Amino acid sequence: MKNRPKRITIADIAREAGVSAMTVSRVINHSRDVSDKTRQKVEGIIEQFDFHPSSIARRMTGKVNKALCILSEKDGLKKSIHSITFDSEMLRLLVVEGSRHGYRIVISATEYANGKKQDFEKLASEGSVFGFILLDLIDHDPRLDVLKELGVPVVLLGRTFTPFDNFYAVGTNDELGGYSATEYLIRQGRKKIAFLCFQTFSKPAIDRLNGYKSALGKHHLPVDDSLICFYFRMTEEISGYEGMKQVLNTNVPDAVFCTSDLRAIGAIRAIREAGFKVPEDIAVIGFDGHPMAELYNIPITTIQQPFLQMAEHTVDIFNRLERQESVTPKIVSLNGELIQRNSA
Amino acid sequence: MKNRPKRITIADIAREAGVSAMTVSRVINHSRDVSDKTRQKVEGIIEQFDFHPSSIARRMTGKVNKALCILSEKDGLKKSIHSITFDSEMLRLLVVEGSRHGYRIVISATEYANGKKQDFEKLASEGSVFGFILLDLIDHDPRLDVLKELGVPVVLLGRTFTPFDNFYAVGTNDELGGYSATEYLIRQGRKKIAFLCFQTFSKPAIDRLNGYKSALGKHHLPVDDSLICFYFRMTEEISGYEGMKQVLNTNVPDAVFCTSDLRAIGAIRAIREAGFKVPEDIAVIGFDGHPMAELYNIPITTIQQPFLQMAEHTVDIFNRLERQESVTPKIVSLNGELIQRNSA
DNA sequence: CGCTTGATTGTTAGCGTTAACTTTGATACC
DNA sequence: GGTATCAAAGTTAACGCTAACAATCAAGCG
Repeated sequence: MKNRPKRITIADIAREAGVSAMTVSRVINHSRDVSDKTRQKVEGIIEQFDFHPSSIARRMTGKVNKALCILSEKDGLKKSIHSITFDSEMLRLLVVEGSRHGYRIVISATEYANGKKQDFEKLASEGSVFGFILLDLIDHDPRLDVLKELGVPVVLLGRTFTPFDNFYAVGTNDELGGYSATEYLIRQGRKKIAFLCFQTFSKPAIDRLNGYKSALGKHHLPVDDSLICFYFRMTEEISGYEGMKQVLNTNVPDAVFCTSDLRAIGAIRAIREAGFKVPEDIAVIGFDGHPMAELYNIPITTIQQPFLQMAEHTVDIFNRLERQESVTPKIVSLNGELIQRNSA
Repeated sequence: MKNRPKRITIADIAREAGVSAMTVSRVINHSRDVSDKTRQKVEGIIEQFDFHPSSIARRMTGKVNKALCILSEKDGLKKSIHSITFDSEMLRLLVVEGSRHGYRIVISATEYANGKKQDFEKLASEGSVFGFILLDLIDHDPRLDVLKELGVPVVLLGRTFTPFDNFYAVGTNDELGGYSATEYLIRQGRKKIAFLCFQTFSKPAIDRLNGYKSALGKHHLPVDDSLICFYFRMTEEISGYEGMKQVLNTNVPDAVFCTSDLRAIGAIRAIREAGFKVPEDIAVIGFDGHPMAELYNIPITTIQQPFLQMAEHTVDIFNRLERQESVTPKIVSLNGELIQRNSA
């Protein structure tokens, strides 16, 4: 591009300060083996020259890179609009929180299809990133075994279980969320509450369903399987729409708990098409608390996931690991908050 | 974390193939100075050992990193929901397109507030990234001068001008888009078409306004300033809502052209609150073509920006630069497409 | 046949930093 | 005074790769 001015190196600083490069390195790394006088002088020169050590060179010597990789599944990105809700909000907060602690965020797309080594494996084995964050875990996710083998720290974001030793989890308390949402509807006097969900075997789905069931139980309402609807391999808004249509055909409820805001949007459309009013005839509650839920034509009542706290905890886990501190608990389960808007 | 198995290096491959490390390096870099026989042997060993050269080590010797940095403004991320529409869609496509060409995507948040050196400056001067992509350019953006000084290639995405030599631009033909949107409304017989916009001095805004005006002119309709509404420093949905309310108070139009889908959502809400029907009383057309626009309660008619093509062009620019090929034109202006849905 | 030529391969050094070891010098203790 | 002790600094080599130069070898030529 252009003749960039020669980079200022540790050697320049050393020369200027009249010490050896090693001493400068010690100052940079906050080693104790430097006298206060020397430290101050070196720090002064560093300041003066606006010197920043090359993270690449220090990586060469075995130091980890202050970078975290968010794995996104390439096809997933293509197919699901979910990335526009939960993921984009988390991503933005991770960037902000990460940068606050000096972490860069790298995004790597994985392709399951081909058998080639994935880029994230290179990132890990090169030491280009310190850890990984998974936002879009799927059933039997093939990435998990690879990440386990690599031995790098991994945070499953939005989950509350850890399959392996080097895994951590930060998520919303889904059972409590399911419980709160359902109880909220019950308190409104709703008796026939439908449950619209995604994959059967996803942990969040099961937990939310359990919360739903236990709320019904607590209030002596029957669990009616014809009101529980699972949809697979569909985008969320479609699953909400189709699921709701199916429920309306068999057994018209007076409320619906949708396990995501997008699903709620789909459900609302189906409800209106069938000639019912929201929330008068059928109340709808979502889950996620994405900014978009507020913008929808009927602003959606929802369980707000604590995105910011989740981002903070995630970054904090890596911070502790880097400092070799113990990380407990390995699973962080945060409480969501019910946001009352107009759909229920 | 764990005793990772010693990394396979170029030296291992060299030993195995019975050649020097340099020869392996030549093979990796597709140098011509290797006999076919040697090349094949070395490539075989590389394949067999699943060897991947360390991008960090090669960076040390002056090669650029195959990485692109998307700059996001930290406060911008906080304040604007825009990042959830245009940006998230672009981001996802950039990750996919980039990875297709071997580029990693790094996200760096900038903070204008503090005077400290920004992380992206380090990224550039270390050579950790090859180029930058700006999605969220603002008026008098302070990052531009820094990036100019650094001399790294920059693509302004969503714009169609280049302030400096090392800058490139990829965007939608905003004037044509504005024209098409407006003409579409005129063809429906609409006579009083309002224009809802963001910052006055943003190039896309001005271009879309010009397109709007020239469509009116072409069809012999007057340009009525009371129908043109600019809003500053507001989130888009609010600017759409407030702007529309203001217009409705002074001069009720029979159609509105909003310069983003989010603004259209805000406008629709204001229109309904005022007791009008969309699209019967007032037609609304947006701009962006974000997936969300389709989901909205009244699916929004919009000008679809060619996101995928934009991502492809962006990555292609860096690819050419890396190969020292000439990049012409420096400004790529792509045509948007009118997507007819229910709001107009 | 000795020498030039050019294709191919090897050698050396260096990118910027740090780990591990060594040196220096001052203090303390017998 | 001599020496153990320790803090504070310096030296060396290495991380994995490549640029620049050096070496090798076969073919071609007068």
